[in-house]
Amino acid sequence: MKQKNLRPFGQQREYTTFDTEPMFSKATEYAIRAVIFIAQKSNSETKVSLQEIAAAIDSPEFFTAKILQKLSGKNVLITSSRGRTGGFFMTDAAKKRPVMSVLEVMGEDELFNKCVLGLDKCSELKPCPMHHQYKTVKKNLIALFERKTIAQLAAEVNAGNSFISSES
Amino acid sequence: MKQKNLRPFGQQREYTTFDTEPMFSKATEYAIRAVIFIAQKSNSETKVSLQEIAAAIDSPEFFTAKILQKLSGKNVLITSSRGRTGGFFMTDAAKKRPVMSVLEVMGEDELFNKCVLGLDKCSELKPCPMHHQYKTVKKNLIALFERKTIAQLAAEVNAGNSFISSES
DNA sequence: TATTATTCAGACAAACTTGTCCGTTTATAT
DNA sequence: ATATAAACGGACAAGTTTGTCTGAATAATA
Repeated sequence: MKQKNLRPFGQQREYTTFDTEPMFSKATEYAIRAVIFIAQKSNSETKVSLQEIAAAIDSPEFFTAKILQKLSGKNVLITSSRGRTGGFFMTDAAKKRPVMSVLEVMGEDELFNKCVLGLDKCSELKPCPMHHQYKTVKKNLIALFERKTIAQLAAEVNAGNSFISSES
Repeated sequence: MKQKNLRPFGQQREYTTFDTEPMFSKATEYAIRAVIFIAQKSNSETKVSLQEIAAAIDSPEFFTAKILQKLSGKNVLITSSRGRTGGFFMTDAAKKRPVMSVLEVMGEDELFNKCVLGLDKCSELKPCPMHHQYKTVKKNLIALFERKTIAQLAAEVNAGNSFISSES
């Protein structure tokens, strides 16, 4: 039962809007939320389906499918199986991986290497004027995503202390 | 002397690339660099032209023009004057404003209010599993951009301690 | 064996960002 | 006055991200 265009695209905005960006791309946001849900609900025997995942994290189903394909790429984060009782699951080892490993698969860990002013040549020797101060904040960000494991986040959600859906 | 397509567009990439995002949009990166340069080189009597700015910060000229229009919108950050000896300049008061004011004009200050996992309803009462830890990092980011003034960054560049161009 | 339920793979479409161009307006300089 | 040199404003083009759809492959079940 595939959903049929339930969410029409919004109105186009003016040219000069330059709208705000979140920290990560939508794809990465969905990826993290999906991985948390899969960690929560699956193990080597119990799988979860694309539809369950998309419903649980309130994400567009087909787009989420693409992301899950990417995440299951090297079978290091999530594992997929096809066919009638197919679905996605995570091993205990995978659940213990840091959130950073999701960012890496999504190719978004480079965020932490880039110059905040967009200079290709920005470095310790030839820094942009924000470089040194920004470095500290960047280290905190990296530490945060390196330290937190997927299992830890899943446990919080399991305990009812936090949430991974936009739904009320 | 308008530059003619010196920088052809790159090759198209595969669909599933999900490329990495920097902290800010290109527009905002150029905006910050432009404002630093204008602070450096201008005052109420001495103006700088679009061409000088784009050359100095190594940014696409016409795109930069759009950004400067936006920045001069309320005449609170940069001021523009038309005609033969026209150009852009900043007052001393404007130079003392924090970098955050540039982000505000570019509409990118919302970055600091958004949930890192993209949840609309994420809040203290109903947090996402990264919420509390991420809050601390966010505060550091906000503090950084609130504390640093445009004049401070311009002074660093003036002193030759840092740079705002990608050119070697 | 046929049906069913799942992921997979690719094409496509919509929206947004980035970048380019051109004609107009404005003010100075000749 | 006229030419010149600058910003302004709108249209347009290229590229990326987000989202949708359809058919194929796969594996279990009836």
